[in-house]
Amino acid sequence: MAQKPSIPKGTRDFGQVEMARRNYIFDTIKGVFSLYGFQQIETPAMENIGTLMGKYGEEGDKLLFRIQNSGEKAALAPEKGLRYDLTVPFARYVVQHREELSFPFKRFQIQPVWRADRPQKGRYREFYQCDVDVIGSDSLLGELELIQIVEEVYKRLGINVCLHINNRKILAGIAEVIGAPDKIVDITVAIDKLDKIGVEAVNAELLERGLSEEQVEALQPILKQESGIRNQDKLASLKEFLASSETGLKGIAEMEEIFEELSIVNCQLSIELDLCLARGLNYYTGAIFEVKALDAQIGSITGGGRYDNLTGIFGLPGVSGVGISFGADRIYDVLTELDLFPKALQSTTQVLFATFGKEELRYALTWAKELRAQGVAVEVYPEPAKMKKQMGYADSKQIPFVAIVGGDELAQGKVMLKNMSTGEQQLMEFGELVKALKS
RNA sequence: GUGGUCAUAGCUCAGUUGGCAGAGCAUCGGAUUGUGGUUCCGAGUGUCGUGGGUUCGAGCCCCACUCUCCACCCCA
Repeated sequence: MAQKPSIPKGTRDFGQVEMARRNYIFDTIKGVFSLYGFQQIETPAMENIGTLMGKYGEEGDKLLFRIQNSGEKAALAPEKGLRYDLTVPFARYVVQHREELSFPFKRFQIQPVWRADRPQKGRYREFYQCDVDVIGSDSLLGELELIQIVEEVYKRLGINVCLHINNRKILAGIAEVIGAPDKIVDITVAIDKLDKIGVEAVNAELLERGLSEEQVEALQPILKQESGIRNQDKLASLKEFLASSETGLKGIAEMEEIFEELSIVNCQLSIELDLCLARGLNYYTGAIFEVKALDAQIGSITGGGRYDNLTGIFGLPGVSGVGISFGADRIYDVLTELDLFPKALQSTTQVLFATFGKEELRYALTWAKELRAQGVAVEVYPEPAKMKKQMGYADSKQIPFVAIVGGDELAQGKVMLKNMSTGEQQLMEFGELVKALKS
């Protein structure tokens, strides 16, 4: 072998086993989305660079993959870039197709996105997002449905999770109350790291980001709120804290309504009002959520929130939406770590025809065609190789049955069906074969 | 973008102070010309990540680049 080929940094090949498992995740998620009337769309891998730039903050712009122009324009600045997430292209889609859509518009989208990040475990330069959004309605039922979807998806996948929920209006209220409304971004970025770096470090970072000693001190009740407290009690004490902030009280009212709706539908999901949850993206304006796997240490596996004006940047103001994104790659890692993938995801082939000669091979072809017409997945070993080899192939692909065709079978118009797990075999004609394979 | 780390057969990895490139697993062939998963026998494979340097001699030492993984930044 000469020079070995390779793939770009932070990208991956997916083999047969991996794809079977990935499709299991995608199919599970899609199945739940459909139950709520969400329909699938796709958008191009590349967008015009102007669509992407400035939407993800300074950091985001740096992580955008830009596509070099080709031909005569090669020396000019890039005019296209690879999509960085699915939400911004979705906003573009909604604005562009607004006349064709009926609102509220419920869509889901499962596609790869690209970030020029430095890869490490669980972080890639190409990875998949499964986004589900409802846009064009202020109703908090949107939040409710998404939470129900989270509940159902993880129930089906068998992963124990906790949904952390917060509200940007509450965060804004807190910033207002401590007299630093312009510092909301700095506050959220710092606060978000609480369970990672601890109270002391967060306080230090807050000071570094320009808050005064008094302001940091005023934040302490929020930072030190214990996780054992009931969500309702947290809201009650917050109400006092935020009494002077109209925005903050509105956030609380929203949360109260969401919790009320959740109890109406008897939601069993473990949900925690987490005032330290901030999430990076700045377009969120209302509820924000993040889902963490309880039995695996991998960070968040799903996240999202309400955004009131995402389409505004594309010239369509006043359209509110709410959405979440399932991190398929991380869900994959969690299922692997906890050994939760169903065992029988592999082999789709039910039966392999193994033959001894050209005539038998042709005979097998006609049987295979008939079987496929009956809905049975069939393979015919492409040459009359040694039986050992043909059996070995079936074995390595875990094909449960092998239909052996030799001179005797040919003469009798039958096949010898071998059960690969018990080793038993039996001579049978077509009708019996169909019956045996479909049972 | 900053700091560190890794790379040897298809895979997982040994390789001593610089002196002929190794093992297990997998693969292929045979034992067995109509029977796999177990057993036995046999076989093959390497630009030692890439390019340069030091040396009589480099998998090993030096420099650069690429890739892996990790901690920041940020994020799914």
